[in-house]
Formats: sequence, C-alpha cells, structure tokens
Amino acid sequence: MAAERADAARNRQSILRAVEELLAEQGPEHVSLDSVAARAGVGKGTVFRRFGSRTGLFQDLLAERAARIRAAIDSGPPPLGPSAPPRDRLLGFLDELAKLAAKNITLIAAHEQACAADKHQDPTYQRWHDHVTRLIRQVRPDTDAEFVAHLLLASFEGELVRHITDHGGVKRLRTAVRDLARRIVPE
Amino acid sequence: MAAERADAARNRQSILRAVEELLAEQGPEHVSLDSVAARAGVGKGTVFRRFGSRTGLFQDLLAERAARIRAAIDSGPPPLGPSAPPRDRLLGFLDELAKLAAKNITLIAAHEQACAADKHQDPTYQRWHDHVTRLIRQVRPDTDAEFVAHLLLASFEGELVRHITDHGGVKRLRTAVRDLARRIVPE
DNA sequence: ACATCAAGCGGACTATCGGTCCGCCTATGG
DNA sequence: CCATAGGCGGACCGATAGTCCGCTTGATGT
Repeated sequence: MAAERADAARNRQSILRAVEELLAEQGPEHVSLDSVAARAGVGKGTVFRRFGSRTGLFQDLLAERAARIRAAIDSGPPPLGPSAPPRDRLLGFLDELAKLAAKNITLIAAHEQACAADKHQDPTYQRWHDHVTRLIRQVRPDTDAEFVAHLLLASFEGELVRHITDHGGVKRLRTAVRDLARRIVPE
Repeated sequence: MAAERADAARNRQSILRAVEELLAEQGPEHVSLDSVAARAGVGKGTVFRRFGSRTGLFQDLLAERAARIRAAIDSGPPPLGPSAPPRDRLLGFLDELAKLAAKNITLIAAHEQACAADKHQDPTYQRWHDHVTRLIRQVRPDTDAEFVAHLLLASFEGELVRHITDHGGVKRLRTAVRDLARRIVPE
C-alpha cells in the first residue's frame, strides 16, 4: 500500500486533535461523528473513512497514548522491559497503567462506552491482557492466569478509576493495585 | 400510595416477560422500547411510564433474578446468612453470584451496556458492593476494601463471564473466583 | 508545466432509537 | 350508575451512527 496522501494525513491529525479537545471540553457523550467532523473542519464521511466508526476514534487515540508504555515493554529497561524478572515487570506495568488511566479517565470512559461488548477485541486491550497473562503464568503457573489478568485490568475501568482517584488521588489507585497484585501473585 | 391498578400490574408482567423473551431470542441489542412494547402488546408510553427508561427495564429484571440471593443474605442460613463467619459469607456470596451470572449472561450484558456510566448507581450493584465491602473490612481491615470489592464484582462482567464459561463452563468461573478471593482475603 | 485519474472529500440522506406528550379510555370507589 | 383519577397508546421529536455518490485534489509520468 502506497503512503497516505498528504491531505489525508493532515486530516487524520486534525480529527484526532478534535476528539481530544471535545473530550476535554465537553465529555465523552458530546463526541459524536458530527461534532468531531465540524471541529476538525472536515466532512463526516472523512471521519468515518479514516476510523471506521466512532469506536475506532477512541481506539486509535488510546493506542497513541499507550504507545510509550508499549515501547518500554517491548524493548525498554527494567522494570518494564524484557530483562526484568516477571514479577517486577508485572508490578511495574500495572503501576504504569494506573498512571496512564488516571491521566486519561475521560478517554478511557469514552473508549469503554463505545467498545461496549467489544472490549476484548480492542488491540490495545488484547496486548495488555496478553502481557499480563504471560507474566502471571511465569510467576504462578497454578493460577487461572487468563481470568486473573482480566480482573487486574478491570482495575482501570473508567468509572472505578474516577471514583478511587476522586477520593484519594492517583496514589490511592496505585497503592491499591499494587497491594492487590502482590496478594494475587505472591512470590 | 394506593395499590397498583389491575391492568397496570398485568402490563408490568407482560413487559418483563417480553424483555425476557427478546433477550433470549434475539440478544440485548434487539431489546428496544419499541420492540418490547410491540411484543408485550402495549404502547411505548406504557413501557416508559412503568420503568422510566430502557435501563430501568434491565435493572428491574436483574433485581427480580437476584431477589433469592438477597433474601438469603439478609436472613438466610449459613453460609450466606448473617450467622456465618464473614469469610465464609464472602466466599459463599461470590459463589452464588457466579452461578447467577452464568445463568443470566445475556441479561447482565444488556444491563451493563444500558447502565453504561451508571453501574455504580444501580441499586442491585450497590447492595452487592456494600455487602462485599463490609465483609472484606471485617476479615482484613488493612485492605482498601471498597476498591477490592469493585474488582471482585468485576468477575461477573458480562463479556468476561461469557468468555470464561465458554471455555470451561460455570465450574471454571466458580473455581477461579474462589481461588482469587481466597488469595485476596487470606484468613 | 501539464494531463490524467485514483484516492480522498463532503455533507445530504436514511434508518433507528430513546424519550415526550396529550387526548382517549377504563378500572375503581361511592 | 356516575364521576374521575390514573392508565393507556402511539404519533411525534431530536439526536446520532452509518451510507452514498458526485465533485475535488494531490501524486505521478512525461
């Protein structure tokens, strides 16, 4: 496939920025295809063609925000990178996610709502789940790692994050997740 | 408030039955106010007046299905009832929920989707969360009980339940939840 | 520079759905 | 049997996700 045309690339950026702005200014429910298109100064058809659906908008934006963590996991230094012991990697990863979630509550809420019954299909979620599952298996092979990984990731569900950080800040979330993970995956 | 008029009571039942049937036959996304009204043989306005919104439909139905467990907790025999030791009550309660969730996957999925950002507001969810939080506090006062209770209840999220029971049946779900709870709330 | 044309674009259009409203109907109580 | 409060139904509204197609424009070869 040839490179994206220059105007197409420009529009993609405008659209993603528009989504960010609308999320920040008006909350998830006001991010409709129409409003995004209007804000980005493009037609509705363009938004749809680029991102496939409203859902795709949030998936792409989340992937962008999660890119740093992804890179750190694939080839970064400890504790996230592959050279660290699995238990440290797990705790480190969850801590990073906690920080990410706290910083992006609105996006995460929007993402969840839009994905609805498809959460498990989202590429970013799949990557996270896969990573956590593998790490749990390495440390505690006697666990239903797949299930436990889903539950640990549920710590970052939008409404929960909002509630916890509203009463105790990011610190409470990070502490709670870490304590929980330590119990679930003892050394 | 006076007793419900006979026709109103009849309609309430028709509507709930219609929701059940549509859920079973066509899945959550086909349960619209229109389709429910048509199936129940009443007008749309009637559905709305009875249940307030689409969400109310699922909340009421879930409350109905959960009534047995609720009664058992409030005044039943061990291990659910108040006379059992807290840790047994917790494990017993989660086990009951696992069975309930497995039997009502479709309803739960519909309920979640409809409640969207309001899960924490649902009376049934609040009751469950409250119960779990109290029990955890009694057994392990050093825990962020509120947070952990939310996570434990996330075990019964629709998509997760579907995935787990599709590969391992109710048994896998019950085992996984029990093992997890035992680790999170050790004696 | 220019011709060519596929890729990209825009926004009108459709379908659907949650929720509202109001005039008609009927169960109930006296 | 009558009066009436409450219930009823379905037309109506506004919003929104997603579709479609004729027009425009950036990339490319000469």
